[in-house]
Formats: sequence, structure tokens, C-alpha cells
Amino acid sequence: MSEAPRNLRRKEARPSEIIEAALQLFHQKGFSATKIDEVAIAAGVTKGTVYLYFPSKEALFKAVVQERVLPNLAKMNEAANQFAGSRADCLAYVLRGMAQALNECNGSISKLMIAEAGNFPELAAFYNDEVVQPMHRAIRQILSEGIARQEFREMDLEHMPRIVIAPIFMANIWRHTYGHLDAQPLELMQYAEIQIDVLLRGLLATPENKQ
Amino acid sequence: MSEAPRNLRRKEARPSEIIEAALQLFHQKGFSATKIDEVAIAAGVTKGTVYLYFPSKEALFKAVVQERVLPNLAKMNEAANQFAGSRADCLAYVLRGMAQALNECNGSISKLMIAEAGNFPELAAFYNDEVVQPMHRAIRQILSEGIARQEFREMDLEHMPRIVIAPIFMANIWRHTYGHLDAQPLELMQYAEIQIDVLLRGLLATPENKQ
Amino acid sequence: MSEAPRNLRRKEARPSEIIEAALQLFHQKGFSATKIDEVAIAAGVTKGTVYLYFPSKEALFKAVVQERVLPNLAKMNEAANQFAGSRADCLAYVLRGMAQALNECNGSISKLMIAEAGNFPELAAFYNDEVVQPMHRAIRQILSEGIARQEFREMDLEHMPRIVIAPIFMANIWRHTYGHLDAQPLELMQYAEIQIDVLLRGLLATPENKQ
Amino acid sequence: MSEAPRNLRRKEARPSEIIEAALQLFHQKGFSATKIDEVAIAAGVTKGTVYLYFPSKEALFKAVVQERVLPNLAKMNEAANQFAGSRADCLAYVLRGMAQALNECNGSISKLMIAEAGNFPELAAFYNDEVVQPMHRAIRQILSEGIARQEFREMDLEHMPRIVIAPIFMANIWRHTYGHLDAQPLELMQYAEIQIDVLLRGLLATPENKQ
DNA sequence: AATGAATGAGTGTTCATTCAT
DNA sequence: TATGAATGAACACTCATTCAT
Repeated sequence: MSEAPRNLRRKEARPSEIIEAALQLFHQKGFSATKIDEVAIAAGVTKGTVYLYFPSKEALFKAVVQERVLPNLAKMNEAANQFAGSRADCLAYVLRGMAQALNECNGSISKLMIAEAGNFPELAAFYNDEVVQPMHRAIRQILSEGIARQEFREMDLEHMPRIVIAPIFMANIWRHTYGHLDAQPLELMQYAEIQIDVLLRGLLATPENKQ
Repeated sequence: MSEAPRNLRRKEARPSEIIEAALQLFHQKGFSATKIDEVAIAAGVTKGTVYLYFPSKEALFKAVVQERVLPNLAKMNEAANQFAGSRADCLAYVLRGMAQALNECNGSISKLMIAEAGNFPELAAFYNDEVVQPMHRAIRQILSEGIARQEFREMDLEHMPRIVIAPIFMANIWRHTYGHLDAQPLELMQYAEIQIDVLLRGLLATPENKQ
Repeated sequence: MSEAPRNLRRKEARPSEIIEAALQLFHQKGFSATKIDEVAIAAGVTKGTVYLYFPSKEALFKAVVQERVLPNLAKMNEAANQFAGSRADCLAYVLRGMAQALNECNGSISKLMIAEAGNFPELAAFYNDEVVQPMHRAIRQILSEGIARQEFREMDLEHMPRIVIAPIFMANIWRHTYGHLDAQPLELMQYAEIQIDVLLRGLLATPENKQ
Repeated sequence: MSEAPRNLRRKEARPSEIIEAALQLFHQKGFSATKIDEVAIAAGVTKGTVYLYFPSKEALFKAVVQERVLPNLAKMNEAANQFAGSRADCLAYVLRGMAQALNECNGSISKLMIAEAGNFPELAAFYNDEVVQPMHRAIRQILSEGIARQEFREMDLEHMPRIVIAPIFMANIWRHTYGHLDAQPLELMQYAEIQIDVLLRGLLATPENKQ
């Protein structure tokens, strides 16, 4: 109740507080519909302060993407590389990790990138290069190893990464888009288990081959 | 003086020309970033004329959704109901139909609805009620029949519709969002075949599963 | 009292009405201190209308310069070229013409360009190329002819144009800057006659000088 | 810990350092376009410090005028009063002094006062009363003495001061406005000599008297 | 039915000014 | 004395919407 002095309060936390507020609003309303004023209020500051840390709304957008996605991606990649078990287990592990990451984060960058890519071509290219393609490569790597070990049957490695990750990503996007309309909230982790089960049955070499 | 009277030209076609133009622009740039002026120009009329047929930008949005999505959905439902073969074939048939519909349409309403749902809650609810839920019901119906016929194994009918349709919808969204960045364009129909193959292997009752 | 319909009223006159209003305000308050809103109100329209005709404040500025200065300059040049009498009379004639032009125009572009050149380098260069240098060349031409005819004594042709025109320009700037503080308004035409008299006495070849 | 304490460094010099920085920036960019931040940085302090010494941007402006112009004017007046030679020589001396002062100072207060007078009526009045009118009186005094001594011919004493000083002042203003566009920089002192020569020839009583 | 000139509320951005330290 | 984080009023510019023709 007795306020801490405003201008000294966590001055290094400011940028990330603003990024957090921006993430919430961007994913709720999209980029254009989000007003800097709202971001500022949500972050507990005023408009001018936002511009103290980010030179433009677009720069704020980029910061949000960079701060919130790249670290997650790197973590996932590393985990996959260090995973020692079967490739099926590895794939399951990675998908679970993705679901967990998406579930814990209460924003949806992928939704944001879908909504605004057309208006920010440069940012879209950045996202594609830095996030999407590396993620596809990681999945493809696991699948390819699995085929080599005869865990997985032969398959089209070109298209498979999209097929593998789409259900989880779309579920997360839907959650943030229509979730409030559902009678009961979508349980992302549970959903992921089902998707993993169906997927692995679809990918594994014949049961006969397995044992 | 000798001009062919422009305003005699297919008076009744005006609204749908405007809707078509709006669809293109909405899916390219999103709702907020699309200007009425642009829609007008793309439709070959002037701004005032748009307001002659649609009382507001939001009303235009709704008209786009209603005109372009509901008919497709109804068609799909009917086809599914009349399909006589195995439920696996029926599921494949329906998914192929969706992919075809999405492939032929050079806009992406689903992308649009993801991007703008937050700003148009009423529209989101409408879309959810009229499009998403019916689609899920239709898929669930096929799966449920398949289980009853012991074509499919037991499964979670709550979550499965999302898992089934996610890859195709995501690929279509991708096409309209990042497609221009890809070396070669995503072949939606071919992609759908692969997804159907993996999915059915994952869903079918195997001898082992059945026991 | 009964207003003429607003949107049809002199639609072609709009741009020049806006330019006129902008000229007044720019020279009264400078570029930065002039608000588009003020220009609009002074022109009897609203802000949006200004942007209907000029894409930016800077573009409006350029239009003001182009519309109000270049025509005057061209007129002066032509008059000087056609003037048949002595070069002293010609010089007097040109200076009187300048004074007249500045006197009749109730703005002062030269003041404007001095005040804002630093912030609009491109515009300054344009003004220098299109207005200042041509004016200097015209003066230099007259002086040089006068020297050839032995009307004028030998002199430094490089610097002379500035010396010749400075008093009239400065007086005009003065009038628009501090004039309201003077007990009696500066009579530009009368002032010009005195300046012409002093100048010609200073330039003419005297019998002694000629010898 | 071992830093030389910055704030001990010439405490009293702060205001004049700030004034100096402000002078530079005001004449380069005008009043409105100059930001307090820039002034602060140029003076080697921070924004807050500027407000420690000057309660507002306008007050800083006034301080600049007072500190930098009034002393020069007083010096000129005194020199003129003590000058013992002919009034022609005295006039030449005073004009040379002005040119020198303007030449040495790399700002142009007169330009500043032209650009911003409209926005600061009170300051304009102050400048007119304290600078312009005294300067005119000083010139008028010299001319009047010269006429009494029959060095100068009869003339209009009302307008003459402007005519006398305009070329030098305008040249200085131009130098600071368009100078960077010229192939070779304007040599103000050399220019002044030419102007003095033309002027005196224009003002002196008959040539016969001269020798 | 169609136009397009005009509007004005709204938003991104700037910057003089304040104040707790 | 000096800082610099924070403020908020102000302004350029946009664009959905209106309306006289």
C-alpha cells in the first residue's frame, strides 16, 4: 500500500515488464489493435516510458519475439541432442517439451506471427529463419535417425515436421483464440499425450518389426 | 458521353465483388491493416459504394465469413453423410475435401479468424458455433462410427478432431503466411496424402490392438 | 449566412487556399511552430482535408515555396532581359520590382527559408539552386553589362549581388518580424528608392574614376 | 572511487557552458528544433542539470541573447564614441567591427531572432529595444555628425541605418543558412570591405571634396 | 446507384518538464 | 550539485465514416 518510490523501482526490470505486458496484449488483440497506451498501463508505466526503452512499436514487437521464443527453441534443441534413448522416445520427449513450454507461457507467439506476418515481412523472414526452420531441422534430424535405426518406417522427410508439430501448435493457438468459449479448457498436456500416441503409431515400423 | 454506363454493369454482382476483394485483402493484411479504400479500389468501385452495401467495416468482415465459409462447411457435412464406404475411407475423403477446398481458395479464413478473434468476440463466438464445433462434430461422428465398426481402435473422442484437422489447417495457414519464403511452394494436396497416411496408421485397429 | 454546400465549394481552389493559409502561418510562426490544424482552420477546412491535397507538412512547405517564389523570379528575369535602357536604370528597375513583389506579398519566403533551412537541407538546396543563385546571376549579368558599357566602375562581381539585394530583403524580413513594434510602418517602396540612390552613387563610374 | 569529482569542476562555469552549447544549437537548428537533451549533452551535463540553472527552454533562450549580444553591442558603441577620425572612417571602423564580431562568433543571433521572433513576442520586443534600436541610433549618430561636418551628403536618416548594416548582417545570415552549399565559403571580412567601399562612395559628399 | 470531398476521432511518437535520489 | 527515470501534453498523420450531389 505504501508505494515504493516509482523511479527507482526495479529499473532494470522495466524492459522485461514492458515486454511481458506487450506479449499479453499482442496475442490477445494482435499487433495493430494493441495501443502503446495499453501496453504502458498494463506494465504500470506511462506511454513515454515505453518509448524510453523501445524506439518504436515495431521494435517492441521484435523484442517480444526475441525474448520469448529464441531461448525456448535453444533449450529444446539442446535437450534433443542430449537425449540418449530411442528416437521414438526422443520425439515424444521433444513434443512433450514443446507442449509444456507453450502451456506455461500465457501468450502465443506463433499466433502473433501468423496474424502479423503479412504486415511485417522482415520480421516474418527473421522468424522463419531463426525459429521455424531450425525447429523443422531438429524434428527432421530425429526422424532421420529413427529411420536409420529402423525404428521408424520410411517417410517423406520434407513434409513430416509440419505434420508432427501442427497438432500441438494449432491447439495452443486455438486455446488462445477460442478457448474462452469452450465449456472446459483444453488440457494441453493431456492433448499432447494423445497426439504423441497417434503419431508414433503412425510412424513406427510395423509392430512385427519392432520386437 | 459515349461511355458504356458503368453503373448498369451487374448491379447485383456488386456485393459479392466487394466481398471477394475484402477476402483477398483481409487474409493478406489482416483486418485492421486493410483499408476500406483498398477494398473499394480492388473491387473497382469507390469508398462510398462499399458503404452503400455494408454499413461498417465489421459488417463487411461478417459478410465475408458468412459468404465464404458456411457454404463449404455444409457441403463437406453432406458429403460425409452420404459417403457409403469404410469410415477410414470416409475420413480420408473428408480430409481430402478440406484440403481441396482450402487449396482452391486463395484466402484463408481460418487465419483471419485466428488473427482477429480477440477484437471481434461476437464474431469469434459465431465462427466457433457455426464453423468449428460443427466441423468437430462431423469428424467425431466419423471416428465414433469407425470405432463401433471396429475399424478404429478406442480413442479419446474429445480431443481427436483437433488432432485430425490441425496439420491441414496449419499447412494452409503456413502457405498464406510464410509460403513466399519457401524455395518451393507447399503442395497442399500431396501434403494431405502424407498426413492422411500417418493419421490412419495411427488410428486403425491393428490385429494386435484389436485382439 | 446560408452556407454554400461545403463539399462542392471551389474544389479546385482548395490547394491554393491551403497554400495561402500555410504561407501566412509559416512566415508568422515558422515551420515547426505552425500546426496543421491551424493551417486547416485558416483555410476554412479541417485537418484531414489538408492531407487530402498534401501528403505531409513538408510537402506543404515545398508547395508554398514553389507556388509563391518561382513565378516571381521568372517574371523578374524576363523583365530584366527585355529592359532596353541604361544598366543603371535597369538595375533600379529590377530592384524596384523586387521591392514591389515583396511589398505586395504579405508573407516572406526568404524569412521562412532562413528560419528553416537548417532543418530541411534538401529544401534549402532546392531554394538555393532555384531561387538564390539565379537571382544572383541576373544581378551579376546587369552589373557586368554596365561595366562593359562603362556605366559602372570596375567591381568585385562575386560579392556584389548580395550587397545589392541585402537591404531590400532585410527590410522585408524586418517588416514581418519586428514591424509591429515600430511606431510607423516601414514604407518599403520609399526605402527602396533611398537604397537605389545610395547604391547607384556607389557603383556608377564618376568622371574621375573613368578618366 | 578514485575518480576526480566531476561536480567540483568549475561549478560557476556551468551556466555559461550551457549557454554556449545552446547558442550553437539554436543557431544551427532554430529554437523549436533544438532539444534540451542535445543542449545538455553538448554541454557535457544531463537534462536535469540544465533545469537547475534555467527554469525553462525560453529562459535559456533569453539568457543566450543577453549573454552573447548585449556585451558586443556595448563594446561597439563605446568604440564609436571614442573614435576620433573622420566620420567616414568611423563608419568604416564600426562596420568592420561588426563584421569581425559576426565572423568570429560561429552562431548567428540575428538569424535566431528572425526565425523565432513570432513565437516569442516579448523576447522580440526586448531584442528590438535593447539591441536593434540602440544599434540604429549609433549609426544614425555617426551619419548625422558626418552630415554636420559636410563629409556626407544630405540623406534620409530614418531609413539609412538599415541600408548601412543590411549587407553585413544578411551576409552573415546567409553564411549560416546556405553557406555549406557554396563552392567556396563567403569571406566575410573581404565582403565587408567591398560593401564599405560601395557604401561610402554612395554617401560621401561630392567627389571633389574627397581628395 | 455511385461518387469523392470532407470530416474528426484516434494513435504513434516526441520532448519539455518534474522529482526522488 | 547532479542525475536520469518517468511523465503527459501536444502534434503529425491515418482512416472509417458521412453526405451533398
